[in-house]
Amino acid sequence: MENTDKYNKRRQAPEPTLKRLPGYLYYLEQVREEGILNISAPTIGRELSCDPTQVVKDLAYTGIKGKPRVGYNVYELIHALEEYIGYNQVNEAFLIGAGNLGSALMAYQQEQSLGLRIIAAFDVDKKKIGQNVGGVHVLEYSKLFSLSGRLNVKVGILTTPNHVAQEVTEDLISCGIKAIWNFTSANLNVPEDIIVQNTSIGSYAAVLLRRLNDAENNL
Amino acid sequence: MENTDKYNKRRQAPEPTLKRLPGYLYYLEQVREEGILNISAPTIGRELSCDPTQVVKDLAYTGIKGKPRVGYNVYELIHALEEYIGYNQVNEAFLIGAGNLGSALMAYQQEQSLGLRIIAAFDVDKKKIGQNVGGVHVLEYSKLFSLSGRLNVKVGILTTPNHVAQEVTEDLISCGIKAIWNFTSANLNVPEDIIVQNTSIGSYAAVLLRRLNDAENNL
DNA sequence: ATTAAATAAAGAATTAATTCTTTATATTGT
DNA sequence: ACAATATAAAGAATTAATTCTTTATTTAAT
Repeated sequence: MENTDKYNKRRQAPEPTLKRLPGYLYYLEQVREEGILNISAPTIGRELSCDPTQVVKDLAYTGIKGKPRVGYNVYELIHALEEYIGYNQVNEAFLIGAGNLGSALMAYQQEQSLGLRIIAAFDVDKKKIGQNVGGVHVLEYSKLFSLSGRLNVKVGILTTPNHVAQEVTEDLISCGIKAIWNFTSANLNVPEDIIVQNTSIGSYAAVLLRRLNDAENNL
Repeated sequence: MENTDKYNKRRQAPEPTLKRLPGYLYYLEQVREEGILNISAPTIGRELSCDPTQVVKDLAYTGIKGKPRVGYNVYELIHALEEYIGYNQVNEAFLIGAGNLGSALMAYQQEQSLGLRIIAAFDVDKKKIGQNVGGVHVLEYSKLFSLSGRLNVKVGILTTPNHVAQEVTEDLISCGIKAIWNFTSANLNVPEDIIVQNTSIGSYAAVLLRRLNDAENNL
């Protein structure tokens, strides 16, 4: 069988590249504020301590063109990055589990744009229901089903306890959710067409702790 | 020059491996609660939807041995993972920036062990100073210097606004901090011997959003 | 005891990601 | 205009990570 990828001019960006894009964006916004109009990949690389050719390759995925001897137009580049990531379209999300982490995300989105607009949060805890966190109302969990019928929300943010993660995931999928941002430690079982983005804070802590240990022992 | 790595029996685990370890641990704790004594890599792989040989290779870094036809002893495996990651030693940490994310981390550590004990938080905001979040006292930022002199804290958690991240980083280093868990979008400039673990929530959102876009367009 | 089956462990092959090299091009200075 | 230079872009080489293959070992069944 033919591989269609070969014939698509622009291939899907690899995950490491996608993860770096918000970093470029943050830096470029600073650069723009300084009134700088053009910036080169070597300069970006120097500032962000990464390889300049990697910068070029990463930015190429957005479709933007740079000019030799000049670099990239800062405005165009910011716009291309926002467009490519999906920041300048409205990405509505439901959040399930209004605990510490969930509340932090709701409050967080007010200051730092994550490219998502959490339009409602759900919980089963009576004490949390009715609260307003970062402008987001916390609703009774069962309301998820009726509300999702009227809206067309594609992203679900999962900040529940681990033991209900799979159950909630299935509910979300039945409500038409296409992508799940999973902050639990549970391994979610989903159909092929559902996107799961696992974001376990604990994983990073583990890397940090082990590296610290390595440093203390080896070197 | 000789490469000493070749002569070290156990090499440093790669980052993808380290990130998977907490996932194994979480699953194994569930298995233990069910009273299961032994578990094989193929079973773990099936449950966690990953390759069984990868499971074997990941677990091998902890130094534990499995038996053919039987698998691993669940207790030993859990212990080895905790030991290897560094969970069963006290890893004290300072947290700088008691905003939404910082507060969430403080509250979070009470329930989910991240392997770190945040022993004090610091902020410059008068409204936050004096508060107690998740059992952690929020102190005036300048107290960081005197307190670090008496204690031997090696980990700093950075949840400040982006624009003060570099400045705070330098303060932390001058206080003897060896590893920084950076939740800001800033690129931290540090000496070689300082470990920086960047954990940008926004990076994950970017991956999720782009994948959702890919799914809507391509397929 | 002997054989069969499951599985860990070690190694090879593959794939993905990064870094290095070359080429082409646009800009600046002469 | 012409030469020199910086840089993007494309491609090659390298490195890292994953997946596949083989081997050896342990248990259970005959």
